Amino acid sequence: MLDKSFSPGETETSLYALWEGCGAFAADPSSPHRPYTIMIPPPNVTGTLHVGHALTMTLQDTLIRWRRMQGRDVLWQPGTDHAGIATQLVVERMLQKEGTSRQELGREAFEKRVWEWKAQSGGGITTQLRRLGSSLDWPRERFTMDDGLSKAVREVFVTLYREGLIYRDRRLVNWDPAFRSAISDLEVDNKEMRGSLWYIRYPVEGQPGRTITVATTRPETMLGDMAVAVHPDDERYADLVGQSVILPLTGRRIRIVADEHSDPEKGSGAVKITPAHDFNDFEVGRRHKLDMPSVLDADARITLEEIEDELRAEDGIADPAFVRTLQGMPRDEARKAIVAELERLEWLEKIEAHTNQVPHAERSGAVVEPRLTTQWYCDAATLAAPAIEAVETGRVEFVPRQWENTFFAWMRDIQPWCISRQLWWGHRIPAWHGPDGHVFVAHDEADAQTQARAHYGRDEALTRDEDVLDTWFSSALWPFSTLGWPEQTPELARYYPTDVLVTGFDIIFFWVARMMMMGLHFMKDVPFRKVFIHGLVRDERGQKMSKSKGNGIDPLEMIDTYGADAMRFTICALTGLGRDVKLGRRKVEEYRSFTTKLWNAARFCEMNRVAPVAGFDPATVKSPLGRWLLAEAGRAITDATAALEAFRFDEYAATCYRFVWNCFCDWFLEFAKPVFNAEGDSPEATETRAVTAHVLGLILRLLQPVMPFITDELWHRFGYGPQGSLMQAAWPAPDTVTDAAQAGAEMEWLIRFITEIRTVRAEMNVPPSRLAPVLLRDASAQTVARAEKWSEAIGRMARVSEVLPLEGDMPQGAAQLVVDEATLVLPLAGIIDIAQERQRLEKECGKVDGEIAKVERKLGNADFVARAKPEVVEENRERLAAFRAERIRLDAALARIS
RNA sequence: GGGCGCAUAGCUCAGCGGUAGAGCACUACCUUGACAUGGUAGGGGUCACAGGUUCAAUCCCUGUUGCGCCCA
Repeated sequence: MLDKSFSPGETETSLYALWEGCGAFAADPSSPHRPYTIMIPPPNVTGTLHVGHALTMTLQDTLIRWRRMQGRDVLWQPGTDHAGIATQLVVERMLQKEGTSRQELGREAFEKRVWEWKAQSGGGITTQLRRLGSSLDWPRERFTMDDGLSKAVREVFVTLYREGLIYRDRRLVNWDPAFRSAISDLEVDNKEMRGSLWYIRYPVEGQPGRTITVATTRPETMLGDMAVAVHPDDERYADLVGQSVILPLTGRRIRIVADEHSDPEKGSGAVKITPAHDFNDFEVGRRHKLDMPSVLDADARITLEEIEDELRAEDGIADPAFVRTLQGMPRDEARKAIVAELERLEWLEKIEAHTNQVPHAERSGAVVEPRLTTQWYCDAATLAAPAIEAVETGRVEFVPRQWENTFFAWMRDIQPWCISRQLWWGHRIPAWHGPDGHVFVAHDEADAQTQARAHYGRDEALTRDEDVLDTWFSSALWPFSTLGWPEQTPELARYYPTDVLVTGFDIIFFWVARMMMMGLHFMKDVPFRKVFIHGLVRDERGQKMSKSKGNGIDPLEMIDTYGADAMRFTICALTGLGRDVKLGRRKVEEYRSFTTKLWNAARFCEMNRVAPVAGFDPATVKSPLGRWLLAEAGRAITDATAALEAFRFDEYAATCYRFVWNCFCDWFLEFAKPVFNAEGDSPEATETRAVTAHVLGLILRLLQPVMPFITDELWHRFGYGPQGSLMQAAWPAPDTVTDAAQAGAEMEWLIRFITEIRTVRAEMNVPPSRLAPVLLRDASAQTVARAEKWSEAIGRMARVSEVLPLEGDMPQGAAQLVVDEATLVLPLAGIIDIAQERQRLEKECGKVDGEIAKVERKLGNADFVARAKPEVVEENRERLAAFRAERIRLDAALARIS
């Protein structure tokens, strides 16, 4: 006997252990079945399960479990990524507590410590994914720093280098001064900040008293100014172009150049050009062949190293002593000091309030400092071209489609990808430097030595490049590196390209696009055929969830409280195409009641000796009730399958919900009660039990992908199969039902019959305890027969004492209602008020009149009749006839009580 | 500034050329033997606004407004 309610906590852990233990999640490369593959977006190894993971993993697991039931050989490959910066920070923090640092430890020992940390506490998220029920193929779990994946990284790097698609370049890079590393432009957030615009006068050389005013948001960088730019068409400054100014503070002579970059409308129309510290200025500097001294170091502190020699004293303009006091000063302090000095020297004209976009490092939050450094770059534009084409030609399809625009917009204007990071944790760049700075890119040191020998004609000491690769570089290889590439494994041949990638739009650029570039380049095929982009999880009010707002939801706590099935079902129910998922505790609680409903329905079945019948053939079912249920189940199966095929998780959930609750529970089980309760085992009862068992089995199979725990529990408790077998059961197909239309007509009539009586009783405030007979007037023989046949259900469900044809006169004090051709008379003398009943009937008449008028107007329109589709015209004629007939019966009913 | 999305019941959303729907919330009634995490019934919507196309527009087109996101 099933317990009174389902206890997820007790069942989930043991069921999952059983599934995993018996290898139920395993892909089988030798299987004769068609593969179906999803690559997990590898979570960060330092991460813990948050609600975003819960969303994406639930959707993926639902697809995977559904396809597995369809008989596909599914591979859902798990893993984590090494998260360069995040992981390094975690371990550095540990070291700090121990009173040491990575610098003290040295690189090798540090890396060892990171691996130790990973072994002990990394990848906790994989345990949490199990709590969610994710049917991942765990023995195939991968980590981006694994030997195999690292080999793939080296192979890709060396190949791209040899093809000229990876190169070193000295140019401006987004520098994170907190991490002291380069970051990619994708890792930069521009935030609008309230700041100031400083207007500074620069004295023109050789024209005493004449100055040109530049406006700048970053006065501290002026130590590195190499020019002043004005717009070529700006007449105000035309005569100054080609002249020089004396740069205040340093005394440097810099030219005034004409360049389109300068916007005459903004500020004073003249801008200072600091090529080493601003992306636009860098371009101006290139155009005008300016020197590019850096005045800020890796910590974004002032450094005078590159300008020290040229400092000169200029009376009232420049004082090297002052400039030297700035050495080592953080940029914000330097700004204050410089502004104060300019003010003192009276070169500061004015300060305006100004809002501008300030680049922040996404990860550390520090203000990004453009810095001139040598980094490794990947020629993304070349790699992007085939990826763009793959989407244009439909070889890769985004769902929903509009994300393709986002993808195109970024890909068509893609910038070189800075792939080197000044970190210790990650794939170390396979490049060695000779004593003269010559670079040898090789698979390993021996290979590099060989190259060096060939290059120098003798052995030379080589030093390995210090930098590591951007974590996304290894993630980009994930769809094939995890399958064994560069080895040609059976898995690689079988599971690449994968079927679908499921992820959020926030990593289309970071990951999706890069996987496509690398996959197309190295595998000569797309990494996935479809990209399903889901929304973001927000709170119930649509706010982004965040730690600082405290409006987040902990999926593990939800699972503890309501069960993984409820959590998963909620997520599916709320995941519509192209919409964010507004999730709250109340929603999960709400859908938890659906799991309870299912449990109780099953429990009711169990109490009524419903058990699966071997060899049951739905085609043999005779009762209209059974045939109707089978037909409804078939519709649910068709709808659920179509919904999953279209990634309509909300439709899939709603279809299951409606069928289970509003069809199976609300009507079918109620109608089955008299059959179950009858004495002895009539053939009808036997058949009904068999149909019930069959349909309950269908329900469990339909729901397995989204609610794997409770369905498995019921599946084996009912004896449909052993524990753990449900996920391998066949995805249901609609059964062939004989005369489904006829069975449907009967059951729909019955439902309407009961509902009408209930409605009238409720409207007339008849207490449920008061039973009343129903008298049928003008009823067809079929109606009388049906009413007779279903009298028990009608009696119980509509609080009716008996149903019989009206003989003789209309009773006093009766309510009347029209169901099809028949008028139902409910004698309720003493309970109902005739005046109220008249009012009710008149209201009904009013409603029907309204409908009649609408349809008549339509049919009276010659254009409509002539131009509308014939079936629409016909449909409206039928509706009109039905309304008119109903109206006549209502009139008759009114006449009888007046 | 460019692009994308959204606007339907109090809330969250579905629908999509012809009859406006669900869940929750609300109101009333019901502890009837699966389920009060339940049952039954009910109220509640000029489908953002303005034009256009059409026999017919919540749905298609154009514009406006408001909100959200992405890019510069």
